[in-house]
Amino acid sequence: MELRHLRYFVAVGEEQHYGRGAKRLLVAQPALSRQIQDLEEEIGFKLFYRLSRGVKVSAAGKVFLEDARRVLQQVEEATRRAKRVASGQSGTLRVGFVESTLLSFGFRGGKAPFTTTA
Amino acid sequence: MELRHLRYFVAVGEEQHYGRGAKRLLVAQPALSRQIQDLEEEIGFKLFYRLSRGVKVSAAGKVFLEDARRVLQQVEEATRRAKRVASGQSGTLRVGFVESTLLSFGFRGGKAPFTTTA
DNA sequence: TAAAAATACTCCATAGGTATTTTAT
DNA sequence: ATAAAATACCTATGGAGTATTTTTA
Repeated sequence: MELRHLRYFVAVGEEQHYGRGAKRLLVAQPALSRQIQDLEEEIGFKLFYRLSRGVKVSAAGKVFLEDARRVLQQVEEATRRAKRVASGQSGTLRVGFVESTLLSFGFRGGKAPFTTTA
Repeated sequence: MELRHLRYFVAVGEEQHYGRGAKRLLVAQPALSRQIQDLEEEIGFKLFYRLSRGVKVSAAGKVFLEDARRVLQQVEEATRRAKRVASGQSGTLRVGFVESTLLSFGFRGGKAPFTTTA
């Protein structure tokens, strides 16, 4: 399973229609159809009932749909969080020190207290 | 970004070593190396410092690593949850009825009360 | 019968493999 | 000097497109 499967599933689930889902995702309808089939095969249950005017999300599909949305949101949030750390807006406090000061207070080798690496 | 990127990242992050990560994932080291590079390019920050004896997870990488693990776990949990619903072990209560009984109580066409579809 | 999903097939983008080079200590 | 990651290059799996058929109400 890949995030693609979840993104495709969410689109179809919300549109209740492969054609509209495909349009929204900027892919062709058969590509979407096959990815959903692959997903259904992997998880072992049907996500949709096929109707003459589109599809209807199954009971299990509804549960999976909520979780799929959450997973996709958390991937975005994870990226934002880590980005803030990377850009120094957030993260671990680093305590700086001047080596000579430690020496003047009697520190003599071994690992200096309160230092961080990386 | 795909789940593959997160799975690969977690493997390298935990092994602190591309070679061991690759072995664990059953892929070759260069394949792993390029996927991680693609991920770093997409998210816009470095996940690892390259050292002579392996790699070290960056500060932002540590934050991302925790979230990546959580996402992967939630994908698994989402599948299990929906599977339980699909197999009928959990989910919506369905109220069954016998049509002739409704008729004997005077129900005459239109939509039967308290029925569910799907 | 009409609207929409599924299939058939083809193509191509990219994940992955092997061989080699570069890098860091 | 050595261990390990990065690069180069090639292969092939599978994601995606077009055309068509099947299905459902």
